[in-house]
Amino acid sequence: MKLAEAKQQFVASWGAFGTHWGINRTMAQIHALLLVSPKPLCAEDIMEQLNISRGNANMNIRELIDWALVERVIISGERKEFFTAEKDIWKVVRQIVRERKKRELDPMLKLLGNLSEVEGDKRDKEVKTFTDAINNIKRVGEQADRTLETLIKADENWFLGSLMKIFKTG
Amino acid sequence: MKLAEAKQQFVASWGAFGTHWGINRTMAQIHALLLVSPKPLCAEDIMEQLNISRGNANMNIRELIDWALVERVIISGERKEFFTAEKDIWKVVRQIVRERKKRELDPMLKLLGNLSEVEGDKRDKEVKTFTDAINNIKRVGEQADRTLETLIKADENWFLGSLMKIFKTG
DNA sequence: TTAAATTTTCAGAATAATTTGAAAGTTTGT
DNA sequence: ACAAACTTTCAAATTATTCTGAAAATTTAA
Repeated sequence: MKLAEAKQQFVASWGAFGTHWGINRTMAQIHALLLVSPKPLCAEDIMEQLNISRGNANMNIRELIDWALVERVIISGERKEFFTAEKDIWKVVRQIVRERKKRELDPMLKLLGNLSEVEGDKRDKEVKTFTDAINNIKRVGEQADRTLETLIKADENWFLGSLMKIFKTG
Repeated sequence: MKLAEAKQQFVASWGAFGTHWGINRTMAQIHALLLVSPKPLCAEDIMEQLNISRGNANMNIRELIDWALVERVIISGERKEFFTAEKDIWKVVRQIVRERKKRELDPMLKLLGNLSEVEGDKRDKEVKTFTDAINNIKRVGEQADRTLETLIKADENWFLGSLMKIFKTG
């Protein structure tokens, strides 16, 4: 397979992959494009390669910067901004986990905390089923929270090395 | 907080939560509703409680059954179908992980395998950056694959107990 | 076999998400 | 201060997704 074709397929697939995870297609495609670009790209480059408008490019680049997956690069002698993506995928994964945990898991756990305090007789089956369900979810959610917290702090060698062995023999 | 209010808030939040994960709102809400219902519900119950049409209810219930998160229940003396959700959240998590791994991670790893065989001179910076990116993603993806595979097979006690200690001292 | 009960389907309607493009805003060099 | 280069914004257009509701299909009881 030729490089150009492979790149194109990667960008398209990464975009499709993103949509399954609540990330919009273009944002994922821009990220993919930057991941496989040796040099930083400017807005025009991205607009051209993905066939998108200036506004769209701008908004999604902004969003990627907000997620700390992309950063601005100053190139001396150039007036416009260039962008580059973090190439260490392990860092990327940790960054995404960190952000999504903060934006989604943490608020959910907070809510579950409130909901577990529902009033009513525990011998009432309706009440019991509800509090049981909430407490169950809370318990698993809190464990996920701790696990992800550790994952965020872990370095890749530890993850790829020790964890694998532990899982195998655990 | 009263039970009815708490239920409503849970169903709504679970629905919103789902949308961040590529799951449609109604599907997540039906799941939430069944999670906190002591008795199986029929299509009518679900339509009523969520204010949705018969077609919508039917399609999303089907989808939940397809994901093996909900199952049909026969109630003797009743002609219509009833539905119930798996209440053990750990099982639910494993089931979702299993399905998403099969539907998303496995195909992605297959694609990365193909893409890593791109032709061209490795001293060409364009080629090198591409293959490096692909191989990096593949490596992390394969580790995630093994980890999730183990998680799918693990039982909850192991997850809540051993893993936590391992993570803490790892 | 018949018909009532129930489920399924799917074209069209409604809603939501994304994208465009041009105008407004900002920055930079002179 | 000026204007060219560049970035940002956002109303309107487009596209994608979800939902409805009524008709068709299926199942069940007698």
